[in-house]
Amino acid sequence: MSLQKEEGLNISGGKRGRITIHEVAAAAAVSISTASKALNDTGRMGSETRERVKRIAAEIGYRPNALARGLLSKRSFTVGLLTNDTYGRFTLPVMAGISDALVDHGVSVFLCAIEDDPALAQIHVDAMLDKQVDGIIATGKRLDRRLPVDLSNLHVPVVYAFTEGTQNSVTFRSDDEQGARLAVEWLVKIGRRRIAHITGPEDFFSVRERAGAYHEVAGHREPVLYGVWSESWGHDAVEQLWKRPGEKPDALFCGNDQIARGAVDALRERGVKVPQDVSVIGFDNWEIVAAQTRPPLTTVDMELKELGRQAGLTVLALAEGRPVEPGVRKLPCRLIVRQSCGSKASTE
Amino acid sequence: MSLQKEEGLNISGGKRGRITIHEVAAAAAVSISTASKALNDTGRMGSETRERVKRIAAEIGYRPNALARGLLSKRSFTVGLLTNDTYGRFTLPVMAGISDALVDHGVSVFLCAIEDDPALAQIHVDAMLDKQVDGIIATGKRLDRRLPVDLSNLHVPVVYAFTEGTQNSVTFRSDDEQGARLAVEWLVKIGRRRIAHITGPEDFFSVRERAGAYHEVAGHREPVLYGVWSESWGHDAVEQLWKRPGEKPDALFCGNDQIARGAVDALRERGVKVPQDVSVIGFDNWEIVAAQTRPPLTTVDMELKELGRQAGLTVLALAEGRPVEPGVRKLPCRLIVRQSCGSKASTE
DNA sequence: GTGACATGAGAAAAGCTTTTACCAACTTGC
DNA sequence: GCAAGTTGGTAAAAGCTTTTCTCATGTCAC
Repeated sequence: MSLQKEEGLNISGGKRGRITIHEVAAAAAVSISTASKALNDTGRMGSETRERVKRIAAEIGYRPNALARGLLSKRSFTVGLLTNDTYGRFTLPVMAGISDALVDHGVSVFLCAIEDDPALAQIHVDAMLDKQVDGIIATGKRLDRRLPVDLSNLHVPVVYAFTEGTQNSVTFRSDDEQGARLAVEWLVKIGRRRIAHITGPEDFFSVRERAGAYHEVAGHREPVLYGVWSESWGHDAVEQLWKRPGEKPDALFCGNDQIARGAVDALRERGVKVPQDVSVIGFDNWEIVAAQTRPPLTTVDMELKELGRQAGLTVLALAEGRPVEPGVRKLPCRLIVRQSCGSKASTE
Repeated sequence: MSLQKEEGLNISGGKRGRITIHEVAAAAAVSISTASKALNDTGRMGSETRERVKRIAAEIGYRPNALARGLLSKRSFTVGLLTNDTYGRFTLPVMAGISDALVDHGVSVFLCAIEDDPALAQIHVDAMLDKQVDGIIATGKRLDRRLPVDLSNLHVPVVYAFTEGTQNSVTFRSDDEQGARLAVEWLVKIGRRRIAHITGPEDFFSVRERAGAYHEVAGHREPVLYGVWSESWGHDAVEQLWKRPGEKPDALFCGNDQIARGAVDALRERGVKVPQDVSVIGFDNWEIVAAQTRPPLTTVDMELKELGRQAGLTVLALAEGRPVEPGVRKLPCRLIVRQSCGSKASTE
């Protein structure tokens, strides 16, 4: 036996294909326009008629065809999410936030993963435009890089989230400076004084921002170690720090959770106790890394879901013609306290 | 200054809104039907006319409105991907495969993350049906669980990928038995004899399948340790094994990469060398875990991207009315060799 | 009883594309 | 010279919904 589209019983029982407003009108013995107005709560008609049409529509399971509706209203109730973040580390929470914010408005999301491939990106953008998306949200894995496609002169609104936008666009990003301050202030608050900073490549804007905030709060007593975003770098950096003569740091502020994890592992191997001897704090709150580290990492969450939510609401506002101030919106980070720092009590 | 939809210069320069086939027809001084036939390579007309229309259409940047097209053709060139895997561990590769397979056919993908919430799932399904999706692909995080929504009597084709399907449906899944066999046979091949199996909860179908294959290949000399899908369980399991009196295993086949990572860490802490003393092999090839473990994990890849690709092509075939045999299709896994097992040479 | 007005409902157009049916002009064959 | 066929193109319908305009009926005031 083989499967074809039309197989299986047709619940709605109507003639082949979907059930349209024609069926509703016929079943209620009214005209199509009356049926439409009844269902949309527009126009004038007897409330008895309106209720009857609604009831019958519900009974026979009528659902309006969004294509036809979109053709007329110029709204497809669809937005596109363009991303070059293949791991989904950043895209997934952003996507969850967008979807969460828009599902109530009947908006669905096309996810288009372009892997830094301009041609692929263009294909996806064209496909989305053909499908009359109400707007596009561009997201990436880096605040200071553009997607490999120009979205600046589309005739649909574009919102940037966690990627660099264009002049006069709306961009949402995390406030890395504030996040870093949150982390370092926490370390200070629990009594740490010799706080080192192990982080990613210096050419990342967010790395420089975080390092700047670190210096502001912690001063310049300990060095900043720039490297790459990997566990092994965190591991190596600890080796470097502990091989140096003189006093060792009593806290590590790491540029992301992977680095933090590598650092924690290196400390354990050296017999340095976390958090008793050294507090370690990460960045990103990537659950799979942060929560599985022993001890689980205290870290900074960039609130990407909230970021996605706001990006979604903004693109919706623009699609509906509501005015939105252009500019870069920095969203605050949040400190997630787990066990890798100890607390004021436990370090005294 | 505030942004509204219509701002920015309109490149196409036409009157407000998109440029339609009317504009093409007018610019080429032909009727609309002629323009349509020219662009679609249908109907009869002079090749000179056809070329001229095509050229002009390209010049003024005409792109057909997919909504109007879909209204007529009953094809929206859109499919929905429904998932309850919030981490994206399984969904992302599947999504990448689907997108990869379908982008060439002009098909875009709605991603709908429902978090085991039946109401949310229903909302998303309804929204997709309203938008006339050509088909739905259901995917999850577990082979032996259903999504919390009934997709069996929709009038669009449904394909299941990495989640349990319904009677008479098409389901794609990884061949975990073959994957497990691949892993254990590799351990045997490099000379290991005392192979233990540390894995997840026994109520997972795939856990039982993998354990079955393990027993077939390795015999019953070493125990199977069932637990949970976490690093700490991998860690604890090694403790258990090494605390027992008698000979220790010389290889660990772990139910996933997280468990394997926990096991590797525990072995290192005990001073047991990986891979010299003990070979460790994981499952999943979750890069972020497997590649960052020290040493990087040899593991089994479930080829989820390929799975997604096939699911995408299948739902497309069904949407086009091509016949497809129902049933469960098991796709082979692939062994990814890194450094956690050593090789025949290095263990002799 | 009639002009003004409110009410309830339907006809038709619009939105954009594709497809079918058709028409006019031209060619061919005898 | 004319029936038959070919060629190049157009008009119109269909697909589904919403919106505007129109119409018929009933009510009210005077």
